[in-house]
Amino acid sequence: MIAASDSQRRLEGIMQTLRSRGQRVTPQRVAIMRNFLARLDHPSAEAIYSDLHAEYPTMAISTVYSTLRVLVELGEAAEMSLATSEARFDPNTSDHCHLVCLNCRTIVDLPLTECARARPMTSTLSERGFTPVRRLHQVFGYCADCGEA
Amino acid sequence: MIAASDSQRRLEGIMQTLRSRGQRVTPQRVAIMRNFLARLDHPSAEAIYSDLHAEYPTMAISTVYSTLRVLVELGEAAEMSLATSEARFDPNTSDHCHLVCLNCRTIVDLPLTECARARPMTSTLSERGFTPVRRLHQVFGYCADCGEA
DNA sequence: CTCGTTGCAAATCATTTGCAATGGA
DNA sequence: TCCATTGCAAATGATTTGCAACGAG
Repeated sequence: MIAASDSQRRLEGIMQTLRSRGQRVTPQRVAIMRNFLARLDHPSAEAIYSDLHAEYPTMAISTVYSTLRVLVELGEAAEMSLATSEARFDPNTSDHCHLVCLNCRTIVDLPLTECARARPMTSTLSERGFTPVRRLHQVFGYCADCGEA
Repeated sequence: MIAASDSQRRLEGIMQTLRSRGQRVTPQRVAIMRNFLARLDHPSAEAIYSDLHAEYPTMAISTVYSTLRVLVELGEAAEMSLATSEARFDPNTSDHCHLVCLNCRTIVDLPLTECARARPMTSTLSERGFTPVRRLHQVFGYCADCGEA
């Protein structure tokens, strides 16, 4: 169980980090971060935007996007999206995982044995009544050619 | 090593499946499928489109998209994209994996131990000179509420 | 007072769609 | 012939950007 005070404490830490970086802590940012950190789901920018619309009728969705980007940069949010803006298609339909370069967008296949061992999971999934269709395991990072930046 | 004849054989199988379903095997589809199946990378629709532009100057990119969708439906291509069209953000930055419902788009967290055990992988990655930044492990399927359709 | 941030609208960009013309089966 | 598919252009939808006004430090 996650106490509300936890996300409150986390929020305060983030605010402090922002100030120490010369970035500003505005009422909009606080509202967005508070809403986001208290959530147990995986919201879209739009979801947060609608949540806050009653309280902040003039808030722009671009502000939500930019605040979320700040959180991702600080490591306080994980973005669930492709590293690439466009869909990529894989002719190899066997179970394997991908190394995705954040710089040049090259995608390299890795046999599952070299990447992670999948548990049967069937028990966990059926317990939850979840019917799996396909998996996607991606490791984002920088390839040999692109180094670290 | 993958021989060209392999993807040729695969192509012929797909063409046969299409015909048996009353779907048509057009020159555009053959060209797109041949190009796609022979690839060792993970192309975008645009990449295939530019490849074929010289040979088929009037081919529309919407045709590439629709043919790729056919291949995905046949299980001959894996689409690397979010199940959701919009980005989702996760306030939980610890290592875990996601059950993503293809119908209602609900995303559920699963502790790594229940989903797959990650190998250290450090060796494999360093061998390849890959610097990992973050991982994403998603299982797409249908949640208990949405059943199988 | 400064300069990072906001709100708004317009711009982008990938992907989809509507529809008449085309051409596989 | 018939109807699935194509090409084209317009529509859509998520996200980004330009910029003047604003306001946190």
